Amino acid sequence: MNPISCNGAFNLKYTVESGQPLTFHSQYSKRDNVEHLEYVTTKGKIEIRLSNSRLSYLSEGGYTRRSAGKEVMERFGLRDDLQDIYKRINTDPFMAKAISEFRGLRITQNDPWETTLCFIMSQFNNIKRIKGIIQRMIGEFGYEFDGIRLFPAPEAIAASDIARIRSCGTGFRDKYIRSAAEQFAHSFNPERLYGMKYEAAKESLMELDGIGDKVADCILLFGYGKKEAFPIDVWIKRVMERTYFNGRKRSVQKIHEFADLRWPGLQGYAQQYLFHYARSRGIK
DNA sequence: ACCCAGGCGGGCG
DNA sequence: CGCCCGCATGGG
Repeated sequence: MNPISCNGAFNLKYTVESGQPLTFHSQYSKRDNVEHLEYVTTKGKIEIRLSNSRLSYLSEGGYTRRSAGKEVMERFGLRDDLQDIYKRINTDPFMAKAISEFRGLRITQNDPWETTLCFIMSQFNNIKRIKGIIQRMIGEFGYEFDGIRLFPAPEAIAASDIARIRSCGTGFRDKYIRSAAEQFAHSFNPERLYGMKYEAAKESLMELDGIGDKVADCILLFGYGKKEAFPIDVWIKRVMERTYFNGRKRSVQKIHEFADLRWPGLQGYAQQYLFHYARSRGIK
């Protein structure tokens, strides 16, 4: 195993069980105080080990030791300075509790296409079921390489008929998935969004069929590392109204405006801590 | 048997 | 613009 270091606290369990894209195609286990994770990407397979705060990795498939190290650093946001982030988002007692409860939770940075597929799947769905669908899509459309079934490329799904996509259990999302796959394979250039500002990149994503305000923010946050993105789902809407608006209903637009003012540049980190805190407490 | 889950698009007033 | 509705599927 190759050692790797990170900038401050890192809690693998919170990060992996948090419903970020990694959740949908990785396997986490812990025994004898050793944590273990493996996942497939569009290039190969990565294994992570965490023991006594020592992090290490192994890779198979199309990775070199060096490129796998880069994959792990970037995937788990290990360059993010969590101490500084906590200082900047810790604006009130509620956030303070959320941070103290989930210290070490990091925002992962995933492949844009992989993130798009996972979050189109998330609409009107639940995390457990999303995971099953993604596993089946890897089985059905994943490319076999070195004995590893890799995460499906958009081309493989773009070339499929709708019924085969639906056979993975996607339900009504089948048409959105194929449409997005076609665009990623042909017309839509995902690389272009890295260099774009948050607002423009969001507009561009929302032109795709099946991608609205929330899914676009998820793709920008988890796929492009744009930390200004603040995905507003039912949990965030409820906890924000309850915590910052005296329990009164607010439009998604108003909530965005509030988050932008309160946690400028780090809305996404604030969102993750609020989200997991709200869910763990069952705040409704 | 029910109920609901990390939304979205389309139709309506 | 804001609201309301239907939508596939399967686990609790």
